[in-house]
Amino acid sequence: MLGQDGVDGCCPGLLTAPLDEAQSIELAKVFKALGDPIRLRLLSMIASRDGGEVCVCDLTPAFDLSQPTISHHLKLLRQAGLIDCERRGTWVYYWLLPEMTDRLAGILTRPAGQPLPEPAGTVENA
Amino acid sequence: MLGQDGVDGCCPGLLTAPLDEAQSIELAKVFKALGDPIRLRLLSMIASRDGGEVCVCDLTPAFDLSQPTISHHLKLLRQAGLIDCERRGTWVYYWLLPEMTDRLAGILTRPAGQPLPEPAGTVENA
DNA sequence: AGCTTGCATCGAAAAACATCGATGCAAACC
DNA sequence: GGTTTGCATCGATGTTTTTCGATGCAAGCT
Repeated sequence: MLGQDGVDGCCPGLLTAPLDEAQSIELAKVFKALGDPIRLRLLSMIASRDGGEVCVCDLTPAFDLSQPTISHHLKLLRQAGLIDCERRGTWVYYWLLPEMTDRLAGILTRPAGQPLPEPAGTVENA
Repeated sequence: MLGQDGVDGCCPGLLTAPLDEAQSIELAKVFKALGDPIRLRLLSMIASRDGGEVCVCDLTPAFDLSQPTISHHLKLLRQAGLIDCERRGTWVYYWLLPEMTDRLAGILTRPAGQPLPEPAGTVENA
């Protein structure tokens, strides 16, 4: 799933060349996982935690949603490669996989000196 | 919509502090717009274009979808603040709004020397 | 062994989304 | 004026997503 070498050469970038179909499908899965307020809050709670880990028992009561729903959202984040988890005794702990967020940040970053074309008003032939 | 000052101080980052509800709702709209393969390809075609603009007439035939469907996806990208457009004579041109992608890249970027906790195996009390 | 707690999984119902053909509207052209 | 072309908007339809209560399963406790 969007492996280290899934995109040839690593990260040509969303903004520099047209994405092919396969790349767009893989990338869309990750962005779709981020496209929900609950999952964004879950991710930020997990990522910003000192120690790098959060127990599900600390996440669930922070929302006005049922426990199965939170579990479902965590599953989607994990399937997107954004987080991972481990059972430790009775509890389950989640942590961020920074490789994925780093990759997304790179994909969204323009390669520095981009021409920055005039936004509009440059009418060529009208 | 996720205005320059919508997030206090500009970009505390998804990864450094828990997102509040309002922030997560605004951010999720943008990521949701990116969470579709067609829209990702549209955005990359628009963003990577020399001259910074693309005519819809160049976008539509690149997909196996009807013209209204492409128009719909372009509308969602525009509502997310990722692109803008202008009619010029008979044709409509779209271009990237790099402010939004820059913002997303910033939100997904870790503030350099993050501790990088031990991923797992550190069992405190088991 | 039984009981309890923490979390995942399983349907099911409601809401949101993607897609299409039909239509509308603006601009150029005859 | 009428016609054509390019694109947006309007319903309608099928699919996906979100959410829940019910259930299952693993681990600790008595």
